[in-house]
Amino acid sequence: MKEKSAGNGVKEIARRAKVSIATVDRVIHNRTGVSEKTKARINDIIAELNYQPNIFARQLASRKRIEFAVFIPKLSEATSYWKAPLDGVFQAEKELLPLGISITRYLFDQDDVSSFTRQSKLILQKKPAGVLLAPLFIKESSAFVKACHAAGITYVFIDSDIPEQDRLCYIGPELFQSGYLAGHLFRYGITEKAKVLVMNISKDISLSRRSEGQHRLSRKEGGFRSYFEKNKLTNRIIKLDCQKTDYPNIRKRLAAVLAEHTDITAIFVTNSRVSMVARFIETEMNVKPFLVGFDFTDSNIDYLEKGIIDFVICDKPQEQGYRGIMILYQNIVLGLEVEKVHYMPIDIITKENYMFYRN
Amino acid sequence: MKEKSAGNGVKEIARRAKVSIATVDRVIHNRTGVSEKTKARINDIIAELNYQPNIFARQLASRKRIEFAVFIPKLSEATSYWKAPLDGVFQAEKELLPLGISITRYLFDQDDVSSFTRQSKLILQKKPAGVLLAPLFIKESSAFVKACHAAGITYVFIDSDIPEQDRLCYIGPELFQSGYLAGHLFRYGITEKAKVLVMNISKDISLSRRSEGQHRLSRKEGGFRSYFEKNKLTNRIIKLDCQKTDYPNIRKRLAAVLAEHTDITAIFVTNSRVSMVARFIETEMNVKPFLVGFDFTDSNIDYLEKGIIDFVICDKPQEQGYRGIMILYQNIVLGLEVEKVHYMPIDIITKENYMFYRN
DNA sequence: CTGAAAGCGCTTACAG
DNA sequence: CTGAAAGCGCTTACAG
Repeated sequence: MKEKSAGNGVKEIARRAKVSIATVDRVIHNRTGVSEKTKARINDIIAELNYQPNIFARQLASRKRIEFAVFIPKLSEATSYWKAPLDGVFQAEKELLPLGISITRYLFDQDDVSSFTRQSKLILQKKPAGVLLAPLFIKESSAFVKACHAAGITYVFIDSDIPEQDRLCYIGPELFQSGYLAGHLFRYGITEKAKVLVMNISKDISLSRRSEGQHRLSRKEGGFRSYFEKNKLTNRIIKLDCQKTDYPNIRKRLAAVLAEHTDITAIFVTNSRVSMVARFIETEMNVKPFLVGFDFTDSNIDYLEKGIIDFVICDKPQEQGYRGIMILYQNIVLGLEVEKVHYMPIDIITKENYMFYRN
Repeated sequence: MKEKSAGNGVKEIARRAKVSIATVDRVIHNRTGVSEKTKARINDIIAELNYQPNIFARQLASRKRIEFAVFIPKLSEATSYWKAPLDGVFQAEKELLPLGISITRYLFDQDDVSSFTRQSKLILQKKPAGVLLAPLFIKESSAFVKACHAAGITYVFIDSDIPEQDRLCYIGPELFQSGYLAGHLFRYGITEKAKVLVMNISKDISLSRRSEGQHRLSRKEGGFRSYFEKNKLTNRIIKLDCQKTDYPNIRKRLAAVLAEHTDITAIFVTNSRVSMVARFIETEMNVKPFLVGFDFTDSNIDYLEKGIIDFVICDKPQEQGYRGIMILYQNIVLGLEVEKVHYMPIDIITKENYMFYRN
C-alpha cells in the first residue's frame, strides 16, 4: 500500500534536488521559469519518490475554491427532460460543498443558439476548473471545448457525445438499446398474431435535433423495431405520431387507430408521455393492452401502481448529472483516472420495484 | 449560500469570546477542561457564526489518518455472496485513499461465532472511526455495537438489520419484495393453467440462519407466492429443494420432477444457481421453459445471452459495500446527515441491458 | 532562473 | 481551567 508520507513531500524533494521548495512547486505545476536541467532533476526525484501531493495542504494553502460549471439546456415548457440531471448536479453539489468545491449553472435555450454562445463566453471568462456540457449544438460546442482546452479547462460531455473531441469522458444513455430492450419485454406481453402500436408523442418529432442525425425518439423506435426483426417476430407494427400533445388530441388519434386496428393488444410509447395513453386506457378501454413507456415520472408511477402501465424503462437521467460532477471531482481534485465512456444503465421499473428505485 | 469564510474560523471565535484558540478547539471537540461559562459563551458564538470547520486544515493539522473497519463474513466454499460487497468496499477505498482514509477488513467465518468475537476485539482495540458491519450473529453483534457506541465508533449495518440498535443506518436488500417482483415477471411468462416450479438450491436451506426468523431463500419464495395470491393467479406451484448442489444431483431431481409434472412451463430459482437449471434446459429440454433467477454472475449472463434465462434479478450487492463506506465517510468526515434505511434497488437484468449494468 | 519567508485554518504538546 | 507557540505540507507573493 501507500507509504507513510513521513517525509517525501516537497521538502524532501527540495532537499534531494538541492533547490528550494518554491522551485519544486514550479515544476510540480509546470510553471515557467525553471531551467530544463533542474526541472529534469526534480522530475526524476518526484518519480522516484512516487510523490503524491497532500491534497489537504494544497487546498488549504491555495485559498482558491475549485469551481465547476454546468452547461446544459434550461427547463422549458416543451420538456422537463433536463430537470433530472439538474437534480443530480444538486446532489453532487451538496456532497462537494464541504470540500470547497462550488458549482455554477449556465443554462441555455435549446432553441436559441445565441443563448449558448453567450453563456459559453461567460464560462470562458470565469475559467472554472471543469465544465459539464451537453453539446447539443455541435458546431458551437466544438468551438467552445476547443477554447476550454486552450484555457486548461477540463470538460465532460453529457447526454450526447462528440467523440472526436478531446473530452475527459462521455456520460449518457444508449437510446437504441433502450428501444431494443423494450422490444424484449413485448415478447412476453403479446401473442404471435397481435398487432403492436408504437406511439411517438412529441412536439418536435419531425424536426431532427441539430445534434443528431436522427431524432431521439426514432432512435428508440429503431431499437424497438430492430428487436422484432432480429428475433423474427412477425407481429405487425402500427405507427402513430402525435405532434399535438394535449390529451383531447391523443384521445382522438388513439380512438381512431384502435378502431381501425381492433387487434392491437400492445402499445409502446417512446417517451414519458405514456401516462396519457394510460389515462385513455383507464377511461375508455375494457381490455387492457400491454403498455410500456419511459421515465420515472409521478404520473407514470401512478399508472404503474394501478396496473395499467406494465413496465417503465428509465436511464437514470439524474445520475447523469451526479456522475458528471463526481467524475470532474475525481479527476481534477483527486487526480484519479476515469473511463472514457459511461453509458447509463437501462432500468426496468415495475409496480413491484419502483419504491426502491433511485434515479 | 455559504459565506466566504473570510474570518469566521477558530480565530474569529476566539477573538469574540476573548479566549485563546486552544480553548475554542476544546469546546469544538467537546474536550474537558473548560469552565461551563466560557463553554456556553463559545458555543453561542459558534452557533451565531454558523461556524463550519475547514476540513482541509483539520485534516492537515491532525496528522491522524481516518480509519474504517469492514466487518463482514469471508468468502467460503459454500458461497461467494460476500465477494460483491467486498468489491464495492474496494472501489470506495480507491476513492477515499487520496483523502487520507484507510480501510481495514476484518472477515469472520459465518459458521464460527468465535471468529466473530475474536475479530470484534481486534476492532475495538484499533478504534476505527467507523465500522461497516454485517450483524449475522445477533447477540454478539449487539454486544459489539454497544461497545462501539461506548467507544464513540460509528457503525452501519449491512445485509441484515437490528433496528433497535442505535446505528447510523442500515443498507441492504428487501428479499421478500425481490421474490414478489419475480412473481410479477411470471405473469407475463406463463399461461393460466401452466404449472410453475420453484427451486431452492442451497446447502443450508433447512437450517434457518441465526440472524433471521426465516431463511433468505424462503423470504424470496414467500414474496413470490404472495404475488400469486394477491393477484389471484391460480397456477399450481411445485416446490423443489435441492440441498446437494452438484450438477448431477440437480439434473436427477429436475428430470424427476419434470417427468411427474409435464405441464411445468416456468421455473423460478431463488438464487444465483439458476445457471445450473439453465444448463439442464440447454442440454436436455426441447421446449424452453420461462426461467428467472438471481444475481449478476458470469454464468448467469452467459445463459441470458443464449436466451435460456429470461430475467435475472439483482439487488446490487456491490453497491451495498460501496455505499456503506461512503455513508460512513459522508457522516464522519463531512458531517452530513444520512438516511436511516437504504434499501437496495431491485434490478431486472435481461439479455438486452446487462452490458450497461453496474453492480 | 531561484530562494527565503509568510500564511492557509486548524491541532497538538507544553507550560502555567 | 487557560494560553502561547510550533507545525501539518503545501502555495503565494516578493526579492534578487
